[in-house]
Order: sequence, then structure tokens, then C-alpha cells
Amino acid sequence: MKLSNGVEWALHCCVSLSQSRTPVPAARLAELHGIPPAYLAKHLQTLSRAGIVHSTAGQVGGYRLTRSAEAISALDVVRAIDGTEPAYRCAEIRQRGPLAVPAEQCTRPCAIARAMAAAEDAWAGVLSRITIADLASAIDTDSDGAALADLRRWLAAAPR
Amino acid sequence: MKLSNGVEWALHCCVSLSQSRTPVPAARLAELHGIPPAYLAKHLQTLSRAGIVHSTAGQVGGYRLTRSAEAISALDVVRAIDGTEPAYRCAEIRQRGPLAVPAEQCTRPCAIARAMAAAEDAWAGVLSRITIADLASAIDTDSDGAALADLRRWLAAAPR
DNA sequence: GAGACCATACTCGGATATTCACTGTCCGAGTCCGGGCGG
DNA sequence: CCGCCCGGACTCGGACAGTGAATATCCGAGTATGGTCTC
Repeated sequence: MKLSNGVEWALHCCVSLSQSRTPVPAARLAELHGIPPAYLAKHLQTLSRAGIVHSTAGQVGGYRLTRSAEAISALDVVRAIDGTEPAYRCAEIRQRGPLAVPAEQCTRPCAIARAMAAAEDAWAGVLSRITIADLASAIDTDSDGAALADLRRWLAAAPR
Repeated sequence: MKLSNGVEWALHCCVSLSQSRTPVPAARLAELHGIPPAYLAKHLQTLSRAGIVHSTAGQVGGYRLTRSAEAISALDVVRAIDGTEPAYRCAEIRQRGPLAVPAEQCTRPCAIARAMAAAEDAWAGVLSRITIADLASAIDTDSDGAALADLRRWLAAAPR
């Protein structure tokens, strides 16, 4: 089980965007995090399609959050980048082989699929209760209030 | 995020093995579940290396569980097949770019990594509390006690 | 001086190569059973 | 009749191709800005 690398970038970008009042170009976000600009752009497009960020074209364009950081959960971001389908996908192998269970008896998922689904629900539950604002706050606490202040200052400074 | 297909096979195989007193060859487990024998063998080898099943060579050889079904959790099987490293791996991008945090300040994981780790802990916690015996019991209940009885009968029958 | 127009530069967006892990398969090494032989 | 030996077949184990998704990149379409020209 491996989570796309872009999830980390997207989360960091959302936290960064939450600290800026003006749109931030993808290239600037990439520079801030030291990651490939072109590839990050692809993930930001995905966030845009998911309705988490809004893109503005033109000279002073860029990305901004569509709603407040309190209203965006970590799960929203993860689902947007990684997709919504569950990690465990039951292939219904109980319906195969010499002891195949007839399809009409399979009204509910098999016990193994139920167990895996319960685990994923617990995982999603934790992430759904964490917001971008929570993450920003935690980062701020870790750095004694310095990190976000520096971040806001850097974002407000002239691009070059 | 995608979980290896072999996880499903491994869980079903463990449940099946819990119903047999004698070793079951990989080919027979594959026939039972209608899946490619050679590929299943690969996963069973992995389970063997993880110490979950024990292999016996020779004419009446095969695989058997190393301990009781109550003592094997679903997490044990998932970790054996899928690996132990977490789905989310922090690349420490906070230490990169113009606002890089000095390494000596990074005594604990960054807030985002902590959040993702908490979610994975919840996921693992659910799976660790589910045993192979629980799964077998649930399957039995679903089928009104028919499935496991049929399974034991089929496993005890002559191979061909 | 004010308004409209236009050239410009900057932005995003999708279409396109490349790499890596998962999927799937095969053949060789090792082992245990069953029959045959000798005592 | 009993024990030993050997042939055989079956088992696992690791080494070897194929495929799809994630990774990484580029260039074209669209837009807001700023300056310039006209009224």
C-alpha cells in the first residue's frame, strides 16, 4: 500500500495557501517547497477539479482556496489526489472455484471485505476530523509561531 | 492508494488453512479460490517468510498455519504481504526551499506526517483486533454454518 | 484628461515520454511416500 | 515376516518477462495587466 507522493505536496500547499490572501502561482508554490514545478502543477489541477482550490489565469493569477481552511479536511485533499475508491477492492473470489457461493446469496460484502472496509472507515474518520486549519495551527505551535509568520512574509514579498 | 491484490488471497487462504488439520498444497488453494496457482505460490512464500504459515515439502506437503487462528490478526497478514512501511512517507519537504526548517529543529515528525500517522494507526488498530478466527466465524454466520462445513469436507476429500 | 484599444507577459490546462512496482509465469532444488529387495 | 534401500513423484523456492499506474515534463490556449492612442 503506497500513498501517492502528491498527497504530501497537496497538503503542504493547502496549508501554504491558507496563509495567503492573494492567489499564489504554481511555480511559486513549487519554489517554496523545493519540488518540480511542472509536476506540482498537475496535482494542483486535480485539486482544482475537485473544487478545493480555485485557479485564476493572467498576470497576477494563481491558486487560492475555495473556502476557509476550517472547512477543508485532510480527507478532502487525500481523496482529491488519491481518488475515492478504497484501497481494498474485493474481487469476490468467494464466487469462484468449486465451492463458489451463488451470487444471489451475496447480498452483503463478504466478511473479509467488511473487516477491511471497517479499517478504512476508521482511517478516513481520523482524517475527516483534521482540517487544514488544524494542520496550520500545529505547525505554528511546533515552531513557536515563527513558521507561519515567515511564510506569510515570504508569500507577500515580490516574486523575484 | 492501492492495496496489493495478494492481500485478499492471503486472507482467504489463511481462513481456509484454519479449517484444515493437514497441510494444503498451494495448487489446491489456488483451485479452491479460482486464482493463478503460480502467483498464489509467490504470496504463500511471503507468508512463510513472515512466519505466519509453515511449509512442508514432499508428497503430502503443503502449507499450514504456524499458530492458532485466534493468534493471527488480519494486520499480521496484511503487513506480511504488503510490507510494514507506512502508506504515507514524509519526504521532509519542510527542510527544503527558501524557508527550510533547520534539521536540528525537526526533533519530531511534522504536523502533517503526525496526522497521517494517526490515521494509519487507527486503520492498523482495527485490523489488529480482528483475527483469522473472527473472519472464519463471520463467514460461517453469513452462510448459516454451511460454508465452513463444505470447506472442511472439500479439503479432506482426495485431491483429484 | 478620460476612455477604449491593443500588445505583452504571465497564468493555467491538457497531451505526451519514462520509470518503477505489481502481476503473472516458469523451471530447478529438496523432500517425503510407496514399492521392491534382501535378510 | 520385518527392515532397509531406492525410485519416483510431488512439494516448495527463487529467478525471469509483461503490464499498468505513478512520475516527470513540455508546449499550447486563455486572460488580466499596463501602456498607448484617440477623442
